[in-house]
Amino acid sequence: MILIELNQLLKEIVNKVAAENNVKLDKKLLAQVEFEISSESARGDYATSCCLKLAKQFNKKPFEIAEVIVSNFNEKKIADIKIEGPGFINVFISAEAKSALLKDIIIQGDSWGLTKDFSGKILLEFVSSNPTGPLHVGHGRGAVLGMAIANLLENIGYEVTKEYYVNDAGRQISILTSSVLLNAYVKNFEPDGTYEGEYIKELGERFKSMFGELDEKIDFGPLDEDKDIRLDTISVYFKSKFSVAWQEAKKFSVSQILSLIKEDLHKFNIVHEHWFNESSLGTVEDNKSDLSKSLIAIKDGGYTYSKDGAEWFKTTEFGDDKDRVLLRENKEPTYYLTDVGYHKNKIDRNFDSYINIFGADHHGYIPRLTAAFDVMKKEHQNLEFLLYQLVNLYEDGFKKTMSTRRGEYFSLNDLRKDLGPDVIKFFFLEKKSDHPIDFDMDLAKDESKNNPYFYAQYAYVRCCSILAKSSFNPETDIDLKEIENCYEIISKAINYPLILKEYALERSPHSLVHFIKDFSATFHSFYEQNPVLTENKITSNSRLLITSITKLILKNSFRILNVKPLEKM
RNA sequence: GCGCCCGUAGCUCAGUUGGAUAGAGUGCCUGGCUUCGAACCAGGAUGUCGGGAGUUCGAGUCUUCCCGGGCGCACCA
Repeated sequence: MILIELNQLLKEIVNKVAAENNVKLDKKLLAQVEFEISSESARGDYATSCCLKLAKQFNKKPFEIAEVIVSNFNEKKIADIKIEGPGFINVFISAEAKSALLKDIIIQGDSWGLTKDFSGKILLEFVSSNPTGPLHVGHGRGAVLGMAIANLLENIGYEVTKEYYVNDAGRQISILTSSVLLNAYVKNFEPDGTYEGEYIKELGERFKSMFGELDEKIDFGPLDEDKDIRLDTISVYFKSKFSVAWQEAKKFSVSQILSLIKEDLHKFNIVHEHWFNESSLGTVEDNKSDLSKSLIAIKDGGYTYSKDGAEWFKTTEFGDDKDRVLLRENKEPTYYLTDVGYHKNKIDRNFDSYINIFGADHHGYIPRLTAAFDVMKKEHQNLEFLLYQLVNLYEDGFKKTMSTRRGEYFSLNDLRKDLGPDVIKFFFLEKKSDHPIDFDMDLAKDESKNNPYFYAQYAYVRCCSILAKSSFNPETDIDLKEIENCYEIISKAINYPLILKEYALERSPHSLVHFIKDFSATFHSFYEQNPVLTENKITSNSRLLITSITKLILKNSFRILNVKPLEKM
């Protein structure tokens, strides 16, 4: 790639000039000696501000340093090199070099944009919604984000495993099971703190028709006024009195809701390679379980103490705002310990990096999970969190309330049925993840330029439409004048692998959405001003080359965002 | 009270390890279809980058203090 060659040359020259002037450059400064993609195409293809940065070490004016560097520059791919402003160096690549690069893009085809600069195994955990109900709109954002980030990382060489952590144990699942049993067998119960909604009623009915009546009458006895105590009493009652029904109902409910979730994800083409069950972490009594192994690891590190009968982890030593309980007074593990156990299991599976994608409301977990991870991890491993903010839906200019009545809400599936999966993905990915989304449902439905999703798709459709009539012929010559004229679109195409790498490292799929919008606009403009299919074979062929490359790049970008490109609209 | 995130054009948002005149879309004004799909294009107007102070050749970007908004602060999950 041409930028790499330029940078190498630049560094050589700077080193040489530095040696001549008896100037020593440290690594940090030398790393800043490089060209960047020019922010304004009229100024050149690539620019560097390194002379401004080097001025102090050289004790010279930036402009003077630039003059020396430029006088040493000798590269035939460069058409022009200029010093501008206080000492910026701007470089123009020759049309010949560009046309050679463009032909190379066609040869590389779908792999254009793919780089192998990085390697290593990454475990990416995302969604991990509790199997107590269907996915809501916010989970959808996490799901869409996870897929795009996985694709971006794979694109630069990482091996990514996508994982869903299933909370199939613990109190919430007990409440779910109670809720289903209550719906199935208890008439006129007062729902309070239990799970509600059509799906629970349906699960209750289906369970009853499958399992049959209970062999004894249900009698909870007197129930406490406190909601949590009451819920636990009900759970304990079912569990002990109707243990078979309890086990069956639990298994049934979790598996049914899980398949509901899987179906929702499937319709968005979101695929996790691995589903990890919390229940597989085992118990603290079993000293071979992940749960005990993690507890032992923290203890062996010397970070635990006993207080009030409970076992605590000194997470404050790792920047947490308070210490955390691992084992309760009654020797039951806390939810935190199961998370620690899960991370112990992850660590033992020997990945190089771990990325957890969480809703921003979970940001409080980061210090305590990082603490546990740092104690248990192997040397080369690291953990990273990506947070995403809420999604607010707007319809007819008004904020759409997510929950109308208790248990009933506008789910991700409802939204998909309204709009289709792809426009949702595009809108979810358009904003950076730490910014809340105001999702305009009317705009998402609009089929015009106002809707960036349609605007971008339309550019792709236009490419397909032209290429269906004729296609680029590598044997026919390229008109270099065309290459000069279509400056912007070509420079974007040539730098495509670089920007993909940057977006992957920044974990910013939103930048790719903005690239697609921008690239589409550039193509629409090109299309209006340059008829592709003309009498002149060489002109046509040059423009067909540009059209083919545009199609290729849009297709690949849509693929990374997990959005299906439309060949016809 | 403490912690995390956000604040950029009327609105929705970008802004590349600090770099050149702060950008898109939308909305508003003007023009363009006998022509590869006008679901489009060309042009015009639009800013106290929430506010103050600091760091330096240079700050929307870094530091700090305020203001405003969102979220989180369990032996719940």
